[in-house]
This record gives sequence, structure tokens and C-alpha cells, in this order.
Amino acid sequence: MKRTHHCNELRPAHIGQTVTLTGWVHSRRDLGGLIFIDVRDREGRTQTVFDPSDLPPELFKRAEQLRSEWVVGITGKVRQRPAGTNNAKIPTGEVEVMTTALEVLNTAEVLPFPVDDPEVSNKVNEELRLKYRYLDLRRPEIARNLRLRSKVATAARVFFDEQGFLEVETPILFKSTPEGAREFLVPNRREPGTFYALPQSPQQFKQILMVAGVEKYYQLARCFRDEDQRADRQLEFTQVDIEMSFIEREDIYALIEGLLKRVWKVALNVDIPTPFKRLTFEEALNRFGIDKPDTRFGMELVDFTEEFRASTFKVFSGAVANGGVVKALNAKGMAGATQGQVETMTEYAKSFGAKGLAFIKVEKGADGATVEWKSPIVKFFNDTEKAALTSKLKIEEGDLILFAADQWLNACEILGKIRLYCADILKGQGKLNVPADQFNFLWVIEFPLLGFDREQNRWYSSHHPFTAPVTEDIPLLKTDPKKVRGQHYDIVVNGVELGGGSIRIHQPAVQKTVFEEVLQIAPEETQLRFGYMLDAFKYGAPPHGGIALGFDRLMAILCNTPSIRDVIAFPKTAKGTCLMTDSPSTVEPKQLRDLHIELKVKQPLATPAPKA
RNA sequence: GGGGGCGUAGCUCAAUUGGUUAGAGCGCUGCCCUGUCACGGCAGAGGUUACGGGUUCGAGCCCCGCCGCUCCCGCCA
Repeated sequence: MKRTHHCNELRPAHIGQTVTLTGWVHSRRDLGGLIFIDVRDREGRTQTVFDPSDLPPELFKRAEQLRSEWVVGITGKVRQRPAGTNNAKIPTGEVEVMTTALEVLNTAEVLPFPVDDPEVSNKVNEELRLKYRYLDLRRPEIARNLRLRSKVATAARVFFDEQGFLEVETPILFKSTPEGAREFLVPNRREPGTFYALPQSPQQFKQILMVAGVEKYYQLARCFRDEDQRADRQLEFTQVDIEMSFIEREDIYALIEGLLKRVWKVALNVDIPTPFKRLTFEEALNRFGIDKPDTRFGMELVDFTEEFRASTFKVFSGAVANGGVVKALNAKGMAGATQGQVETMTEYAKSFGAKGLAFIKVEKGADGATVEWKSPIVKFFNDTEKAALTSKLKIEEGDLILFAADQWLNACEILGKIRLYCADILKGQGKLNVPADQFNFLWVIEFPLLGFDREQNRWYSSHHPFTAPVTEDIPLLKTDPKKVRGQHYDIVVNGVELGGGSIRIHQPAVQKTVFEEVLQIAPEETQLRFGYMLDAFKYGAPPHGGIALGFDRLMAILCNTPSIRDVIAFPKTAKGTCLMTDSPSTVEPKQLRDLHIELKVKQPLATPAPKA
């Protein structure tokens, strides 16, 4: 039985036609003498009617047997619904199919959870949804995400093609490069004791493609990182990976702005304004306390270093004397913060090494008229300091003022964390409106090229060692590495890091300086780890740079869902298992022998797999 | 590796804080019903309270362990 139309197609224009629909029994309404069956396919649903006065008794009898999620083919004549029975909730609601033939293509057992009721389905335990993923995907809400993902991937490919990019696939079986994230290893049967690794990203390959003269490369690349999961992190995920030759940072900005403009238009029919705002790393931290700020709401950090430089409050003046800063933020309307909330915020501060968290609750005084600053520290403040706080933080009754006095980065990050925490609470209380349909894109630029590892007493690359320094900062590499800014950029939207990249070093001399003098990596080791790349760069490497966007995160934003599991067809759990296929699982002893692998853990007879 | 939340009928949840036979809505089964679309009505079935110990006269509830899902920190660009 072939369908003539899909289930979201019939309109008044089709009235009179004989049609065949195929799909699942979405719902049945058996009125005794009359039966309505809604047939659903991926496009939508259509009401079919079984009228016994019109049908052979045998056919009507079979219609009575139909149950939810059976697979059927239904043939009949399209007709206008009787007056007053239209269903405005569905696009096919003006017509119905008067059945003349029914074919049961398959029966179905009662589903373990409903797929026809969004309100219930959305609350179903995720464990169950993942075990029966094929049923979860049948739900229109999730099916919609898959379709949108496909649409966006296609739009991206079309865009890149228009821009002259080549889509090039790079190996999944790659070489172990023990930098950054933990890798998945794949034992090599052919040579005992050797391994491939799954790529954390195609970083090296895409740079080598530039040496190969590809000039413009992109790939929707699967990447693998054996790290612990989050709502926005899976063991395997997809990057929109890009690399270009003969370009500067501005070229990347323009390209990505064009791409995202296209994607938002295609996916949501939303015109996003370009170019995007740019924030330096320093400004992002100064104002928002984080390198991926959500700029949809204010509550920005305010600096009080000068005001408290000579304060009698030693916690503040002492921090300044140590080269630190004093910063504060006004959590508008949070004076009523509970003990528990203040404790949580204090824990954040302590996790950054602070001793505690200074705060002021601005509340009505005992007389009900005056405003009182309730705080253990306010007694240390003089009138000038109080006036400065009041004016710069615009303090009013009902506010909660929070302070951090520490080294610059620490102080910013503490308040950045607290700013987001307060925003969440205020959102929950309805005191802060952060529109979900607003997209604040921005570039964060001029990251420090290097970070300092106190434990190992050495510099490390904050992005990766091939990131080019800002040209005018190159002389500082040897004299003041801390001040060197990298030609690194992150694309951020609404507090989510969508992607990042950099212009790469292509001059052997600069690369040598970075490796040997700054990062203090011995030449032999450099050769061992990056030899093939350095070799490639000897033979005419063009200036180049690139970026990678987290495709799953991008889709999660477009689908307005907090978890990338909702935009991945077959995601894994937080512990990295697939509940549907029950993987990872044990393997046959012969497989292990072939791979020259001997286990040091007891292997259970059946899955699930042993504890790591 | 660490911390938090959750686990009771097929699903979503409740169970007066340790007390009789563990309930409700939806779903499911049967019967009735000719304009429903959250159809309606009547009747019914359905429980190892994740699992294993312990405390107690008595445990869904308290304690210990363990498994799973989830969120966060660490980790991860």
C-alpha cells in the first residue's frame, strides 16, 4: 500500500479526492457507532473516520481492534468536516478522510511511555526515554529537533559551498596526542602494544590541509573526548570545523557572522544583526566575571579598588596592597536571600580560594521608613566609602551587594559565578526577565596567549601552542609572557561558548620561540609530539587560521533546550553508557587475544560492563 | 575522583514525617455509546516501594551498602 499524501497535507482543496495515508495510530476515539482514528506520520496527523453505515461490517470490526501506535494504511475520500467539528489545533483540521479501506501494516504493544502527549512525555524519566530512544524520537517534539538539525547542517553546507569551501573528511583512527583532553584508544591488532586514538578534534589535519593548499576547509566533524559529561558535553560530539589560508581575524569574524546569520534565518526565520559586538577578554572579566558573558541582563561588576585602597577594612585594603582588586555587584532585589543561598555563594567564593564572602543586605530598617544596610562589615566603612558604593552600585532597598577582594582574575571570576547564580534565583522569583528568544552574540577577543601553572612553575598555552600572538606583542614573548595576547577568539551567545579558534603561527621562528623558550619544551620532545606538523610547515605553510563551533550546542540553542542530548539522535548517559544498546559491554576472549590484550579486572559473564 | 537531587502501579505523582489492606490522575482490559479530537459513561486488572543488609513490636519513610538516572565541582576549549 503506497501513500498518496502525508499526514500534514490534506486541505479543503483536496476534498473529493480518494487518498491513502500511512502512519501510526496517534489516537483512537471509538464512539461505538462511529470511530475516529488520527493517523500520524513525521509530518503531522490527519483524522480518519469509520462510519458503519458506509462500511462492510468486517472492516468496521477491524477498525474497532485498532490500538495506539499500530501501523496502518488507510484509504478513503477526503471531505469537508461537518459544520462545527473543525479542529483548529491541527493544520489538517478542516478535513477528514472517510475510510473505505484499512490495512494493518503492523501491530504494536502498549508503549512504555506515552508519545502522544507532550506535557506528560516531557516529564518522563530520561532513563526510560534513552532505553526506548526510538520511541522518544517518535515524539513530535524530539523529531522536530532532528529535522531542524538536518536542515541546519544542510544550510551550513550550502553556505560553505557558496563561499568556496571544500568539505574534507579526516581520519577517525588517529594518532595519540596526549595534550588536553583524555583520549579514547583503539588497540592495533597488527602490532601488539600500539594504539590509534580517536581525535579530540581534527586540529592537526586541518592545519596540514592548509599546507596542502586546500585554502578553505570545513567539516561537520565528529570529535571524541573521554572526559566526564555535562548537559552540554557528550563523549562524542560534532564540531563545525573550519580552517582558511591567507586570512586575518577579521575574515573569520565575517565568515562566522555570515554563517550564523544564514543558520538563524533558515532555522528560526530570525534576522540576527551583524557584525557582532566584540569584547576583549579583559573587559569581559571586568564587567561580567567570565569569558563567555550572558549580556541579556545587567548586574555588571563594579570596581572599587581605588575607593578601598586606604580603607580601615583590612580585608579590602589588604587585598589591594597585595596587588589585588576590590569588586562588587548589586544583585537587585535579592536582599531576601536565604541563609542557604548566601552559603552557596560563599562556597563559590571559597572554591576560588577566598576566605569568605562579604555582602550587604539593603533592607527596611526597624522603623519601617529608613533603609538599613545589614552586614557584618558595614561598620568598617566610612561615609565616603558608603557614598561611593551607593552611587556606583545604584543601591536601593531590596538589593544585595556582594564583594570580592582578591587578585584580579579571581575576584572577577568569583563575582561572575555569583552573578549567574543570582540571576537564576531572580529568574525563578520572576524578578528578572531574561528573554529566551533574544540572541546576544559577541566575540571575545585578545585572550592571554599563555597561562601560568603554579604547580609546575611553567607557562602553558591557554588555547594551543600553534596560536599566533598578536603581532605587536611578539617581542614580549621573551620579556613579559603574561602580557602577550593571542590571536584567539571565542564566539559567545547568551553565556554559551559556541566556539573558538585562532590565527595560527606559520613562521617557524616564532613557533620555535614559543615551543622552546616560552613553553620550555625540549626540541627532541617537540619533534616527537609535533614533528609531522613542523615537518609540514617547512615546506611552505601559508598564513592560516580557523575556528570550530560546537554543532550540538548550536542546535540546543536553536531548539531552545538545555541539554544537547535532546538534539543528538542516540546520546549517551552522564556515565557514558548507551541504555538502548547496553554499551559499552564486555567482549569475547578471542577478541581480546587478537588484540594482545589481557584484562586486569574480573570480567563479568554478561553485560553491563564492569566498573572502571 | 568529590558534592547535591531523584528512584513507589506501564507513565506522572501522593502516602498526615515509623503505624491497619500503599492511593490518585493518565494509560491498559472488558462492556455501553453515531461527531469525537484530553471523547464520554460503567466495571476491572495492575505493586518484590530500584536492589542488598540493618535498627524496630512494626520500615515506602530511619541507618549502612550498592545500582541507575540527573545537575554541579574537578576534568574538558
